[in-house]
Amino acid sequence: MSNEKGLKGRETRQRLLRIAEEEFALHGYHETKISEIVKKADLTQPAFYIYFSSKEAIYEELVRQFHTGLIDLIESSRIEPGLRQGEISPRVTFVLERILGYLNDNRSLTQIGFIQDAEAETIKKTMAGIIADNLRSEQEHGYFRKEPDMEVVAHSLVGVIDRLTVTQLLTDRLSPGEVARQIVDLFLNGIQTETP
Amino acid sequence: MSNEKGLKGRETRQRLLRIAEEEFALHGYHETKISEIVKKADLTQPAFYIYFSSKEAIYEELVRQFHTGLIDLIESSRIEPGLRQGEISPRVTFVLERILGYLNDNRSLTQIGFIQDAEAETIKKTMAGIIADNLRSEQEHGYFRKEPDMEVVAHSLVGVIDRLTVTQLLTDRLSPGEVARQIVDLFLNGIQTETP
Amino acid sequence: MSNEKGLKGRETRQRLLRIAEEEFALHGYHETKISEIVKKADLTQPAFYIYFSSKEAIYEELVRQFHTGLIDLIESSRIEPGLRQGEISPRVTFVLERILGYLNDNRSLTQIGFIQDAEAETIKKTMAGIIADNLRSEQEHGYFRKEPDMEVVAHSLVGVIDRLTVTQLLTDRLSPGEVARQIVDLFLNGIQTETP
Amino acid sequence: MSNEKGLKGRETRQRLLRIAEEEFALHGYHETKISEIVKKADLTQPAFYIYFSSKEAIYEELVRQFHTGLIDLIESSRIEPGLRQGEISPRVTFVLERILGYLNDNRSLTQIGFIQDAEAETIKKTMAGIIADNLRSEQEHGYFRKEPDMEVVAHSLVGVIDRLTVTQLLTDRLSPGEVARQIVDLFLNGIQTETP
DNA sequence: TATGAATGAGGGTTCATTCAT
DNA sequence: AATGAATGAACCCTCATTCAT
Repeated sequence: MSNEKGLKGRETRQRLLRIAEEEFALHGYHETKISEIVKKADLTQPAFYIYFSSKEAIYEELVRQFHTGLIDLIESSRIEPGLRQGEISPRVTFVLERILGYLNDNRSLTQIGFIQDAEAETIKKTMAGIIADNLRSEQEHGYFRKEPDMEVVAHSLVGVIDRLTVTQLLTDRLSPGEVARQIVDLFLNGIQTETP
Repeated sequence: MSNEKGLKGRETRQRLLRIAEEEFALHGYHETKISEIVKKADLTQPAFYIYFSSKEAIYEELVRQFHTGLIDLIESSRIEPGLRQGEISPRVTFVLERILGYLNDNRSLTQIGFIQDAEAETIKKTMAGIIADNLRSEQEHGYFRKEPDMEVVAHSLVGVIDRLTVTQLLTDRLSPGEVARQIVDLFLNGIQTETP
Repeated sequence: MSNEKGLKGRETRQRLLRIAEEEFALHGYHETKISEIVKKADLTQPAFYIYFSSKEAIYEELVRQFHTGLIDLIESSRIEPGLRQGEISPRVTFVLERILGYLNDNRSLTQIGFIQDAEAETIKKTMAGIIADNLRSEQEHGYFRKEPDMEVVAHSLVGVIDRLTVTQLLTDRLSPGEVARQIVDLFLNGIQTETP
Repeated sequence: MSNEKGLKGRETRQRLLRIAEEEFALHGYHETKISEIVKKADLTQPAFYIYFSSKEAIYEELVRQFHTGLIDLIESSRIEPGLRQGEISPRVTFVLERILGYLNDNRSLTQIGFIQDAEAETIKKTMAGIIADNLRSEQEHGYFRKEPDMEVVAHSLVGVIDRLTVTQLLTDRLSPGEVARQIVDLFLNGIQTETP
């Protein structure tokens, strides 16, 4: 009974979050109506405002949720120094697979926070920043060629993740693992036939 | 006289298009108001409807303008068969530079039709389709390794173009030529130190 | 135990009354929110409705409280007949001081019931009626000049009490006694230099 | 025809102002609904927002209108120095009559800006300030007794004007002239029988 | 005695669009 | 070619109040 204290409220809040997530993902911020969200949640409109102060507030909560989850994941994925050359590729593949797995497991949130939100820009730049750091460090350790500007490579990687998420992951064409492997192959080796 | 009438009308229409382009690029579709567009054009609201049937109509005209320009460019850039191995890289670089040049020269349109519009998806997929065709053909001719799935590579390339446009081109960090060269280097050679 | 229960309830009710009084005085009827009152009383909204049937009910209780207190005071202050001419001024001053003291001691209630409430009109007219009666009686006994229309004088006195309460009393500029003396001097003697 | 340019718009705006004035006077700010105003003006709700940016805006325009009119009147009524003793009374009566005339002629505005608005306080204090200045100057010239604190007298006068406006003027019991004469008699001579 | 959860009723405001001229 | 004036259709949000416990 003491366990049930506030349970219903928390459930209602979660229900609203889940429904809002779907609606925003499907229709975007402006075309999503509070009236529709509450209807799907079997509530009246004022009930919404018990749990969220405004339409923007719930939207931002969702974006932040996505944002935090992703950044945490990435930060916890810094590649430790001291790998042997042969270990690089599987390690990077693994990290990439985790990131793609996160995007794949949170499709609606990804749609909102990674694709359509104006602030997606911010998160993508943050991502690129962290990745660039990693790459540069590995470049200095001789794992990678000296020439590439790792800033540019990092942004490129983010762009690739973005597009392949939309076209392969969210369409169920490829799994996170497959996508990760292809990206790694592309970024490490390029597509050109080896010139002898 | 009837000539001049027609002239003025055409000028007004162009003015509206230009202003709408900026507004949409800056604020997005929903946050752009007809009232703001006409105010900046020194016109009243009904005047807008003389030239465009609706807000959506002018928006779509801009998107289509961007779309057509880009697709035309890409289609006219198919890489002719029969190149020697050494010619591939400069040729691809040249094509890429032209595309990036187009995006760079039409920044507001790019913002609208390539970044923020829901239909950007469509154009990106079309692009990827054409590019994949090219790549596969070249792959078959032995210019590229057999392993990579050129569908995936094409989408990746589009993603890279997207991100580097936003972060390097539109911020004046790099020129279209520089971006093109880096992309080509990355895609052809990868970043990994050559293993002997 | 049933005693204690009753006690706690009465205390809660008083707390609500006191807080509501302050809120109404500060923000007026419409801008005062039940949600704010109960928050300050450390209660939830339904608790409010245990003690008062509606927002209007608690408001009216406060207004009536003020109203009754003031009218009682005034009615108990009728000036007894048979005073000597010299006794009039101190007697009137004393009565006035009591009234002003009441307003001064009940600032929030005064704000509500005397200044901002639509029904303040009623109480002011009641006051003026009683005062006019008094004045007329004294006029007939020859204490006052025949010319002044005591109805008008009574309303004037109420107006003066109103304004001086707001500007002198509630701002702690003058004490009830000082205000009373000045009013009496003004009303009895006027401000004009005696023409010999 | 050129005369008619914008005529209809101006008329609609005036109509809205007039109707709003009545509604606010009758029901107060909060209980007045835009929906009611536009219904009485035979308009739809959005039309209101062509002419006024918000409910508050039209309300403030009315309050300011009242405020400005009254302050202008009072400021243009400063009593010139150099009057003879006998001229004071008729001169003051005349000024007072003009002020009361203004209140009487603008009953709804008076209700709004002098009685029910929170800012009525401000205007009353401004009024009292100007009046106090006048009185003090006249006091120094010997027209009035030395004892009265003219600050207090001025506030008193404002209070009297307030109450007599509500009870005599707006109820058509007395005319501005009659009210003015009674006020002047009261303030100059007081009500007490002359003590020889 | 009091709370968690929810609702009825409505109010102000915005914006694309149109009619008549 | 363009304007003055107005509207249809929503949408977000607030607040007093109540039900079940």
